[in-house]
Amino acid sequence: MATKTNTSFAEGQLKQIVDRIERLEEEKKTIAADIKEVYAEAKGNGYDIKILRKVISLRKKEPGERMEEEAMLEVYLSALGMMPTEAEAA
Amino acid sequence: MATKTNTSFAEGQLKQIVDRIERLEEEKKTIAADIKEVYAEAKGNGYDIKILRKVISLRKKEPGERMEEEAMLEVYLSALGMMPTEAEAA
Amino acid sequence: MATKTNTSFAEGQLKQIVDRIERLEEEKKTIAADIKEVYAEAKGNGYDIKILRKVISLRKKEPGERMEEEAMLEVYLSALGMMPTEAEAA
Amino acid sequence: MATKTNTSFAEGQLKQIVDRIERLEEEKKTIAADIKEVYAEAKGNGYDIKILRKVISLRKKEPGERMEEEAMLEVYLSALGMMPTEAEAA
DNA sequence: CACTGGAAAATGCCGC
DNA sequence: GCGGCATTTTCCAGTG
Repeated sequence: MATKTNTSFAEGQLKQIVDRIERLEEEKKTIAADIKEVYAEAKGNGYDIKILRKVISLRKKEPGERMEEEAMLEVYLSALGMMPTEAEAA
Repeated sequence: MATKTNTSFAEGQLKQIVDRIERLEEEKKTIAADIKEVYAEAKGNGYDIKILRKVISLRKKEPGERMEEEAMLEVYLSALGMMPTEAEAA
Repeated sequence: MATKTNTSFAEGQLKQIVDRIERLEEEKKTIAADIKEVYAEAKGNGYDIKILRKVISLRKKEPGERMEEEAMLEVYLSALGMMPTEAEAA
Repeated sequence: MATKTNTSFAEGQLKQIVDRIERLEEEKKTIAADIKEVYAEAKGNGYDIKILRKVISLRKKEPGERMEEEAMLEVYLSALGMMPTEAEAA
Protein backbone atom coordinates (compact mmCIF):
# COMPACT_ATOMS: atom_id res chain seq x y z
CA MET A 1 0.00 0.00 0.00
CA ALA A 2 1.43 3.27 -1.10
CA THR A 3 0.32 5.36 1.83
CA LYS A 4 1.44 3.00 4.55
CA THR A 5 4.25 4.43 6.63
CA ASN A 6 6.27 2.40 9.02
CA THR A 7 4.62 3.99 12.06
CA SER A 8 1.08 3.35 10.91
CA PHE A 9 1.59 -0.33 11.41
CA ALA A 10 2.32 0.07 15.08
CA GLU A 11 -0.54 2.53 15.45
CA GLY A 12 -2.87 0.03 13.93
CA GLN A 13 -1.63 -2.43 16.48
CA LEU A 14 -2.44 -0.12 19.35
CA LYS A 15 -5.89 0.49 17.95
CA GLN A 16 -6.42 -3.22 17.65
CA ILE A 17 -5.45 -3.81 21.24
CA VAL A 18 -7.82 -1.13 22.43
CA ASP A 19 -10.58 -2.51 20.28
CA ARG A 20 -10.14 -6.02 21.57
CA ILE A 21 -10.22 -4.87 25.15
CA GLU A 22 -13.26 -2.74 24.60
CA ARG A 23 -15.06 -5.53 22.89
CA LEU A 24 -14.30 -7.94 25.70
CA GLU A 25 -15.43 -5.42 28.27
CA GLU A 26 -18.62 -5.03 26.37
CA GLU A 27 -19.20 -8.78 26.57
CA LYS A 28 -18.46 -8.75 30.25
CA LYS A 29 -21.03 -6.05 30.76
CA THR A 30 -23.61 -8.05 28.87
CA ILE A 31 -23.05 -11.05 31.09
CA ALA A 32 -23.24 -8.93 34.20
CA ALA A 33 -26.60 -7.72 32.97
CA ASP A 34 -27.70 -11.31 32.42
CA ILE A 35 -26.76 -12.16 35.97
CA LYS A 36 -28.76 -9.26 37.30
CA GLU A 37 -31.66 -10.51 35.25
CA VAL A 38 -31.48 -13.96 36.80
CA TYR A 39 -31.51 -12.44 40.26
CA ALA A 40 -34.46 -10.29 39.33
CA GLU A 41 -36.34 -13.29 38.04
CA ALA A 42 -35.52 -15.22 41.20
CA LYS A 43 -36.83 -12.35 43.23
CA GLY A 44 -40.01 -12.46 41.21
CA ASN A 45 -40.34 -16.09 42.24
CA GLY A 46 -40.15 -15.14 45.88
CA TYR A 47 -36.50 -15.74 46.65
CA ASP A 48 -34.56 -13.44 48.94
CA ILE A 49 -31.78 -12.02 46.82
CA LYS A 50 -29.52 -11.14 49.68
CA ILE A 51 -29.53 -14.70 50.93
CA LEU A 52 -29.16 -15.99 47.42
CA ARG A 53 -26.02 -13.94 46.97
CA LYS A 54 -24.66 -15.25 50.22
CA VAL A 55 -25.30 -18.80 49.10
CA ILE A 56 -23.43 -18.20 45.88
CA SER A 57 -20.50 -16.70 47.69
CA LEU A 58 -20.36 -19.56 50.19
CA ARG A 59 -20.27 -22.07 47.38
CA LYS A 60 -17.21 -20.31 46.04
CA LYS A 61 -15.24 -20.91 49.20
CA GLU A 62 -13.51 -24.06 50.21
CA PRO A 63 -15.33 -25.56 53.20
CA GLY A 64 -12.17 -25.41 55.29
CA GLU A 65 -11.74 -21.78 54.46
CA ARG A 66 -15.17 -20.95 55.67
CA MET A 67 -14.74 -22.84 58.94
CA GLU A 68 -11.47 -21.10 59.59
CA GLU A 69 -13.05 -17.72 59.15
CA GLU A 70 -15.87 -18.61 61.48
CA ALA A 71 -13.48 -19.87 64.10
CA MET A 72 -11.54 -16.66 63.95
CA LEU A 73 -14.68 -14.60 64.15
CA GLU A 74 -15.62 -16.45 67.32
CA VAL A 75 -12.24 -15.70 68.81
CA TYR A 76 -12.74 -12.02 68.25
CA LEU A 77 -16.31 -12.08 69.52
CA SER A 78 -15.22 -13.93 72.64
CA ALA A 79 -12.53 -11.40 73.30
CA LEU A 80 -15.25 -8.79 73.26
CA GLY A 81 -17.55 -10.79 75.50
CA MET A 82 -19.97 -11.29 72.64
CA MET A 83 -20.28 -15.04 72.69
CA PRO A 84 -22.22 -16.34 69.70
CA THR A 85 -25.64 -17.58 70.71
CA GLU A 86 -25.52 -21.14 71.93
CA ALA A 87 -29.19 -21.46 71.01
CA GLU A 88 -28.48 -22.70 67.52
CA ALA A 89 -26.47 -25.64 68.83
CA ALA A 90 -29.60 -26.99 70.53
CA MET B 1 -45.80 -15.05 51.82
CA ALA B 2 -42.97 -12.62 51.91
CA THR B 3 -39.71 -14.22 50.83
CA LYS B 4 -39.45 -17.95 50.50
CA THR B 5 -38.96 -19.69 53.82
CA ASN B 6 -40.65 -22.99 53.05
CA THR B 7 -38.79 -25.68 51.22
CA SER B 8 -41.80 -27.58 50.01
CA PHE B 9 -42.03 -25.88 46.65
CA ALA B 10 -39.78 -26.46 43.71
CA GLU B 11 -36.46 -27.15 45.32
CA GLY B 12 -35.04 -27.93 41.96
CA GLN B 13 -35.84 -24.38 40.99
CA LEU B 14 -33.40 -22.95 43.48
CA LYS B 15 -30.70 -25.25 42.25
CA GLN B 16 -31.39 -24.18 38.72
CA ILE B 17 -31.13 -20.54 39.60
CA VAL B 18 -27.85 -21.09 41.37
CA ASP B 19 -26.53 -23.07 38.45
CA ARG B 20 -27.43 -20.39 35.96
CA ILE B 21 -25.77 -17.71 38.02
CA GLU B 22 -22.66 -19.76 38.53
CA ARG B 23 -22.43 -20.53 34.88
CA LEU B 24 -22.73 -16.88 33.95
CA GLU B 25 -20.15 -15.92 36.54
CA GLU B 26 -17.86 -18.50 35.08
CA GLU B 27 -18.23 -16.90 31.68
CA LYS B 28 -17.57 -13.50 33.15
CA LYS B 29 -14.43 -14.77 34.76
CA THR B 30 -13.28 -16.24 31.48
CA ILE B 31 -13.71 -12.92 29.77
CA ALA B 32 -11.88 -11.12 32.54
CA ALA B 33 -9.04 -13.56 32.03
CA ASP B 34 -9.09 -12.85 28.31
CA ILE B 35 -8.79 -9.16 29.01
CA LYS B 36 -5.81 -9.76 31.24
CA GLU B 37 -4.30 -11.81 28.49
CA VAL B 38 -4.65 -9.00 26.00
CA TYR B 39 -2.93 -6.65 28.40
CA ALA B 40 -0.17 -9.15 28.97
CA GLU B 41 0.31 -9.60 25.27
CA ALA B 42 0.40 -5.84 24.76
CA LYS B 43 2.99 -5.59 27.49
CA GLY B 44 5.00 -8.20 25.65
CA ASN B 45 4.87 -5.95 22.61
CA GLY B 46 6.35 -3.13 24.58
CA TYR B 47 3.26 -1.18 25.61
CA ASP B 48 2.98 0.37 29.02
CA ILE B 49 0.02 -1.30 30.65
CA LYS B 50 -0.70 1.48 33.07
CA ILE B 51 -0.99 3.96 30.25
CA LEU B 52 -3.02 1.54 28.22
CA ARG B 53 -5.47 1.21 31.05
CA LYS B 54 -5.75 4.95 31.34
CA VAL B 55 -6.46 5.26 27.65
CA ILE B 56 -9.23 2.71 27.92
CA SER B 57 -10.74 4.38 30.93
CA LEU B 58 -10.64 7.82 29.34
CA ARG B 59 -12.34 6.51 26.24
CA LYS B 60 -14.97 5.02 28.47
CA LYS B 61 -15.58 8.31 30.22
CA GLU B 62 -15.76 10.63 27.27
CA PRO B 63 -19.30 9.77 26.23
CA GLY B 64 -20.34 9.94 29.85
CA GLU B 65 -18.90 13.40 30.20
CA ARG B 66 -20.79 14.62 27.24
CA MET B 67 -23.90 13.43 29.01
CA GLU B 68 -22.78 15.16 32.17
CA GLU B 69 -22.44 18.42 30.30
CA GLU B 70 -25.93 18.08 28.96
CA ALA B 71 -27.15 17.31 32.42
CA MET B 72 -25.37 20.36 33.75
CA LEU B 73 -26.97 22.55 31.12
CA GLU B 74 -30.32 21.18 32.04
CA VAL B 75 -29.57 21.79 35.69
CA TYR B 76 -28.66 25.38 35.18
CA LEU B 77 -31.67 25.98 33.03
CA SER B 78 -33.80 24.54 35.76
CA ALA B 79 -31.89 26.52 38.34
CA LEU B 80 -33.06 29.71 36.68
CA GLY B 81 -36.45 28.81 37.93
CA MET B 82 -35.44 27.26 41.19
CA MET B 83 -34.24 30.16 43.26
CA PRO B 84 -36.89 31.32 45.62
CA THR B 85 -37.30 35.06 45.58
CA GLU B 86 -37.75 36.78 48.89
CA ALA B 87 -41.41 36.96 48.13
CA GLU B 88 -41.74 33.20 47.75
CA ALA B 89 -39.59 32.50 50.76
CA ALA B 90 -41.73 34.74 52.93
CA MET C 1 -25.77 48.63 50.06
CA ALA C 2 -26.30 50.43 46.85
CA THR C 3 -25.52 47.53 44.51
CA LYS C 4 -27.66 44.91 46.17
CA THR C 5 -30.49 43.80 43.95
CA ASN C 6 -33.42 41.79 45.16
CA THR C 7 -32.24 38.63 43.42
CA SER C 8 -28.74 38.63 44.88
CA PHE C 9 -30.14 37.90 48.29
CA ALA C 10 -31.60 34.62 47.17
CA GLU C 11 -28.46 33.80 45.25
CA GLY C 12 -26.38 34.29 48.35
CA GLN C 13 -28.70 31.91 50.10
CA LEU C 14 -28.12 29.23 47.49
CA LYS C 15 -24.38 29.69 47.75
CA GLN C 16 -24.60 29.37 51.49
CA ILE C 17 -26.51 26.13 51.25
CA VAL C 18 -23.99 24.69 48.85
CA ASP C 19 -21.14 25.79 51.06
CA ARG C 20 -22.62 24.23 54.14
CA ILE C 21 -23.16 20.94 52.40
CA GLU C 22 -19.71 20.88 50.93
CA ARG C 23 -18.15 21.67 54.26
CA LEU C 24 -20.07 18.88 55.96
CA GLU C 25 -19.10 16.45 53.25
CA GLU C 26 -15.51 17.45 53.76
CA GLU C 27 -15.80 16.61 57.44
CA LYS C 28 -17.38 13.32 56.62
CA LYS C 29 -14.50 12.48 54.36
CA THR C 30 -12.03 13.32 57.09
CA ILE C 31 -13.72 10.95 59.48
CA ALA C 32 -13.79 8.20 56.90
CA ALA C 33 -10.05 8.66 56.55
CA ASP C 34 -9.68 8.42 60.31
CA ILE C 35 -11.55 5.15 60.30
CA LYS C 36 -9.28 3.76 57.64
CA GLU C 37 -6.37 4.79 59.77
CA VAL C 38 -7.66 2.89 62.77
CA TYR C 39 -8.06 -0.24 60.66
CA ALA C 40 -4.56 0.18 59.31
CA GLU C 41 -3.17 0.53 62.80
CA ALA C 42 -5.07 -2.53 63.93
CA LYS C 43 -3.63 -4.43 61.02
CA GLY C 44 -0.20 -3.32 62.10
CA ASN C 45 -0.95 -4.87 65.47
CA GLY C 46 -1.72 -8.18 63.88
CA TYR C 47 -5.50 -8.08 63.63
CA ASP C 48 -7.31 -9.47 60.64
CA ILE C 49 -9.13 -6.56 59.13
CA LYS C 50 -11.72 -8.60 57.33
CA ILE C 51 -12.80 -10.25 60.55
CA LEU C 52 -12.66 -6.96 62.35
CA ARG C 53 -15.06 -5.47 59.85
CA LYS C 54 -17.39 -8.39 60.29
CA VAL C 55 -17.34 -7.92 64.04
CA ILE C 56 -18.25 -4.29 63.68
CA SER C 57 -21.11 -5.08 61.36
CA LEU C 58 -22.43 -7.82 63.62
CA ARG C 59 -22.48 -5.43 66.53
CA LYS C 60 -24.70 -3.14 64.51
CA LYS C 61 -27.37 -5.75 64.05
CA GLU C 62 -30.00 -6.80 66.49
CA PRO C 63 -29.27 -10.34 67.69
CA GLY C 64 -32.64 -11.53 66.46
CA GLU C 65 -32.02 -10.07 63.05
CA ARG C 66 -28.80 -12.01 62.72
CA MET C 67 -30.38 -15.27 63.81
CA GLU C 68 -33.19 -14.84 61.35
CA GLU C 69 -30.78 -14.36 58.50
CA GLU C 70 -28.81 -17.41 59.50
CA ALA C 71 -31.92 -19.51 59.70
CA MET C 72 -32.93 -18.49 56.24
CA LEU C 73 -29.50 -19.16 54.91
CA GLU C 74 -29.69 -22.67 56.29
CA VAL C 75 -32.99 -23.23 54.57
CA TYR C 76 -31.50 -22.34 51.25
CA LEU C 77 -28.38 -24.38 51.86
CA SER C 78 -30.47 -27.38 52.82
CA ALA C 79 -32.51 -27.05 49.69
CA LEU C 80 -29.26 -27.33 47.78
CA GLY C 81 -28.04 -30.28 49.79
CA MET C 82 -25.33 -28.16 51.34
CA MET C 83 -25.99 -28.80 54.96
CA PRO C 84 -23.89 -26.60 57.18
CA THR C 85 -21.13 -28.65 58.77
CA GLU C 86 -22.31 -30.44 61.85
CA ALA C 87 -18.71 -30.55 63.00
CA GLU C 88 -18.94 -27.22 64.79
CA ALA C 89 -21.83 -28.47 66.93
CA ALA C 90 -19.57 -31.10 68.47
CA MET D 1 2.29 -15.52 63.78
CA ALA D 2 0.12 -14.53 60.89
CA THR D 3 -3.00 -12.76 62.02
CA LYS D 4 -4.02 -12.84 65.64
CA THR D 5 -5.58 -16.11 66.65
CA ASN D 6 -4.57 -16.22 70.29
CA THR D 7 -6.52 -14.31 72.89
CA SER D 8 -3.84 -14.17 75.50
CA PHE D 9 -2.49 -10.81 74.49
CA ALA D 10 -4.13 -7.50 75.16
CA GLU D 11 -7.79 -8.31 74.87
CA GLY D 12 -8.56 -4.82 75.97
CA GLN D 13 -6.81 -3.62 72.88
CA LEU D 14 -9.36 -5.18 70.58
CA LYS D 15 -12.15 -3.61 72.51
CA GLN D 16 -10.46 -0.27 72.27
CA ILE D 17 -10.09 -0.56 68.53
CA VAL D 18 -13.72 -1.48 68.15
CA ASP D 19 -14.75 1.40 70.35
CA ARG D 20 -12.74 3.89 68.38
CA ILE D 21 -14.19 2.73 65.11
CA GLU D 22 -17.71 2.77 66.43
CA ARG D 23 -17.26 6.21 67.81
CA LEU D 24 -15.95 7.52 64.52
CA GLU D 25 -18.80 5.88 62.65
CA GLU D 26 -21.18 7.53 65.02
CA GLU D 27 -19.69 10.90 64.20
CA LYS D 28 -19.92 10.16 60.54
CA LYS D 29 -23.57 9.31 60.93
CA THR D 30 -24.18 12.54 62.75
CA ILE D 31 -22.66 14.50 59.95
CA ALA D 32 -24.69 12.62 57.37
CA ALA D 33 -27.77 13.56 59.35
CA ASP D 34 -26.67 17.18 59.37
CA ILE D 35 -26.36 17.09 55.62
CA LYS D 36 -29.85 15.70 55.29
CA GLU D 37 -31.03 18.49 57.52
CA VAL D 38 -29.49 21.13 55.31
CA TYR D 39 -31.22 19.63 52.31
CA ALA D 40 -34.50 19.54 54.17
CA GLU D 41 -34.14 23.13 55.17
CA ALA D 42 -33.32 24.10 51.61
CA LYS D 43 -36.41 22.26 50.48
CA GLY D 44 -38.41 24.24 53.00
CA ASN D 45 -37.06 27.39 51.36
CA GLY D 46 -38.35 26.26 48.02
CA TYR D 47 -35.29 24.69 46.45
CA ASP D 48 -35.55 21.57 44.39
CA ILE D 49 -33.47 19.00 46.22
CA LYS D 50 -32.83 16.83 43.22
CA ILE D 51 -31.32 19.73 41.35
CA LEU D 52 -29.41 20.82 44.40
CA ARG D 53 -27.86 17.39 44.66
CA LYS D 54 -26.89 17.49 41.04
CA VAL D 55 -25.25 20.87 41.47
CA ILE D 56 -23.23 19.53 44.39
CA SER D 57 -22.19 16.45 42.51
CA LEU D 58 -21.17 18.41 39.44
CA ARG D 59 -19.08 20.77 41.54
CA LYS D 60 -17.47 17.73 43.07
CA LYS D 61 -16.58 16.32 39.68
CA GLU D 62 -15.20 19.40 38.04
CA PRO D 63 -11.83 19.41 39.77
CA GLY D 64 -11.55 15.72 39.15
CA GLU D 65 -12.16 16.25 35.47
CA ARG D 66 -9.48 18.88 35.28
CA MET D 67 -7.14 16.31 36.75
CA GLU D 68 -8.35 13.78 34.23
CA GLU D 69 -7.52 16.17 31.44
CA GLU D 70 -4.04 16.63 32.78
CA ALA D 71 -3.72 12.90 33.09
CA MET D 72 -4.87 12.52 29.52
CA LEU D 73 -2.29 15.01 28.32
CA GLU D 74 0.35 13.13 30.20
CA VAL D 75 -0.88 9.90 28.73
CA TYR D 76 -0.70 11.13 25.20
CA LEU D 77 2.70 12.60 25.73
CA SER D 78 3.84 9.28 27.07
CA ALA D 79 2.11 7.52 24.25
CA LEU D 80 4.36 9.30 21.79
CA GLY D 81 7.13 7.21 23.23
CA MET D 82 5.17 4.09 23.94
CA MET D 83 4.38 2.72 20.55
CA PRO D 84 6.78 0.00 19.66
CA THR D 85 8.10 0.40 16.17
CA GLU D 86 8.36 -2.68 14.04
CA ALA D 87 12.05 -2.70 14.86
CA GLU D 88 11.47 -2.91 18.61
CA ALA D 89 8.72 -5.43 18.23
CA ALA D 90 10.93 -7.72 16.23
C1' DC E 1 -43.82 -0.72 49.11
C1' DA E 2 -41.01 -2.14 45.45
C1' DC E 3 -37.53 0.11 42.13
C1' DT E 4 -33.96 2.92 40.76
C1' DG E 5 -30.01 5.50 41.26
C1' DG E 6 -26.24 7.07 43.84
C1' DA E 7 -23.12 6.71 47.89
C1' DA E 8 -20.28 3.70 50.70
C1' DA E 9 -17.85 -0.48 51.59
C1' DA E 10 -15.34 -4.46 50.22
C1' DT E 11 -12.69 -7.03 47.27
C1' DG E 12 -9.06 -7.96 44.09
C1' DC E 13 -5.34 -6.38 41.12
C1' DC E 14 -1.19 -4.08 40.09
C1' DG E 15 3.07 -2.16 40.67
C1' DC E 16 6.89 -1.20 44.04
C1' DG F 1 4.61 -8.78 50.68
C1' DC F 2 2.38 -4.46 51.24
C1' DG F 3 0.05 -0.33 50.08
C1' DG F 4 -2.70 2.10 46.74
C1' DC F 5 -5.91 2.11 43.07
C1' DA F 6 -9.67 0.50 40.33
C1' DT F 7 -13.40 -2.27 40.07
C1' DT F 8 -17.19 -4.50 41.93
C1' DT F 9 -20.63 -5.25 45.19
C1' DT F 10 -23.64 -3.73 48.84
C1' DC F 11 -26.52 -0.63 51.05
C1' DC F 12 -29.77 3.12 51.56
C1' DA F 13 -32.40 7.08 50.64
C1' DG F 14 -35.62 9.03 47.48
C1' DT F 15 -39.38 8.28 44.04
C1' DG F 16 -43.49 6.62 41.66
